Amino acid sequence: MERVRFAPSPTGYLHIGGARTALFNFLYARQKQGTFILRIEDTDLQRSSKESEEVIIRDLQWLSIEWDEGVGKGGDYGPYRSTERLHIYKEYVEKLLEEGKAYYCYCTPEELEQQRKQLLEKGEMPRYTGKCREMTRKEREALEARGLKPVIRFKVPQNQTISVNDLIRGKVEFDSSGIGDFVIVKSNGIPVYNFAVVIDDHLMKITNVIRGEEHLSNTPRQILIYKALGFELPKFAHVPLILGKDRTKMSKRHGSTWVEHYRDQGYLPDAIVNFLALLGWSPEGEQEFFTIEELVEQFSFDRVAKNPAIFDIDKLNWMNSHYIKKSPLDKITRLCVPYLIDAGFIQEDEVEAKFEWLKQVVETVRESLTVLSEIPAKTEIFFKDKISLEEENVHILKREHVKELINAFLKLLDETDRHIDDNLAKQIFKKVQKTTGVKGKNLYMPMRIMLTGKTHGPELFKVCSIMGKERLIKRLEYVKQNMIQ
RNA sequence: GGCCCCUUGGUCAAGUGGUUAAGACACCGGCCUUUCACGCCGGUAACAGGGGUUCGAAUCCCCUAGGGGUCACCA
Repeated sequence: MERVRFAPSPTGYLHIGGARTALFNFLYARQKQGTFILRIEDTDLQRSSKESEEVIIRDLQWLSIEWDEGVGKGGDYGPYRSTERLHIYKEYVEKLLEEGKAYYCYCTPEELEQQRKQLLEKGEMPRYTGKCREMTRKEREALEARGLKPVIRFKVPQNQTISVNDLIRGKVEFDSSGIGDFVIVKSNGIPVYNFAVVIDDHLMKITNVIRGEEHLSNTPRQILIYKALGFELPKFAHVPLILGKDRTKMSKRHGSTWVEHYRDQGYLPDAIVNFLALLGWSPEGEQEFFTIEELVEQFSFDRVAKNPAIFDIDKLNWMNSHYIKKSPLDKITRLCVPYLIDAGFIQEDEVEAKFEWLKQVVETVRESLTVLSEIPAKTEIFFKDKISLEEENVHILKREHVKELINAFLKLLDETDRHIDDNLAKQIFKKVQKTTGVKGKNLYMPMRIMLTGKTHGPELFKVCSIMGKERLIKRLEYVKQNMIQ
């Protein structure tokens, strides 16, 4: 039985790279019919927050990356939050201490900093020199009496070759001599991530550790702990990083690194999942669009790239607009509603009554959308009586025949008592053409500008049928009164 | 700086010793169209450099260069 996990620390929102890591874990678990676990690594008391944890959970759910076990779900290997597992870590720390594989260290941050500087001056690399390594009990008691709170360090065995067998990179070797005795328990008694993950992964029977490449360099430290404790090693798979435009690890500096941001902008979860899956992984065929089920079926570590990928917003945009065009109209309309409410175009309580009409509105503009949040700007004309006219178009309305067009339209509108649909709109335009003798661009452009204020937009007949007779008249009257003389 | 990873067009990428080096996004051009968008058709554009191995290297080996990651009482 394969068991994998996503173990974020709740110190920020769900990162786009984290989302992909979670996705790969999820895909692998589903494919192998294994278990996907969500565990929260909140050992950093200062930076961790409940709010952050909630957002991570919400966004994973939003993306349909569902876990089988862990926070919010329970399971037989809990608790699933590090801070609730402190008593568990303690047991293993004591074992290490007893066996002489770890020791207390009383060096203060100031001392460490000084030491660091000295080493740097001598041209050596900064690392812990092992000052407290062989401390006697008496010395410890003396320090303790002075009120010093120790950290616990792991005694790194020297001259050992540690090899990581990575599913994506193959065999990667490290020399333990390059690693100083590192802290496993902080002076506040809380273990450090590098130690806690090992205990957690072992106890939760994780079979495959799938995580970002930034953890590769820390893996030998963890392996040392696995060995010291006599634990069996899981398989490792380090997926390449997602880089920003400047080719450095995607971070706050790149602006939108949080899933939440994309959610707010109106990217569809399906599009994000599809896009993320293709960043670092590629299918065997030429298929571009995948449902999550197809991804589950086709995913494989063999086809995960070793090299980092740059986050390409253009491609995400393209993919998102594809999903907007291809998803059921009903669904897209529902998703657009919040943006329309936010813009003040419509009230929450009138949505149901106007839903069929809203669908028409959405249908006419969806092809031109990249993200859902663009919907108010694209549909403004259907919700407002007054138009804002783009300055560069004013001159078109000054032309001689424009007044004639308005009058002809108004007259025809006045004479119809039928509901205006696409067809009727077309007929009206034809009649206007006949009575005024104006046709082609000279007819459509001024009309478009008068009705929408812009030179581009959806098909005019559609615009008319969606606006309806009343609003059309208002609009034309307004233009007649204010825009032309 | 030590250690580790990586290197095919602007970007994502296929490719596992013999290919005209795919495909997609972006970009450019054309068609469609009352406008924009969509859609369709076409185009520009790549194996980081240098040595080997081989009849033959994008593919294997070495070196150089470049990029990234990591070396915390962060994760």
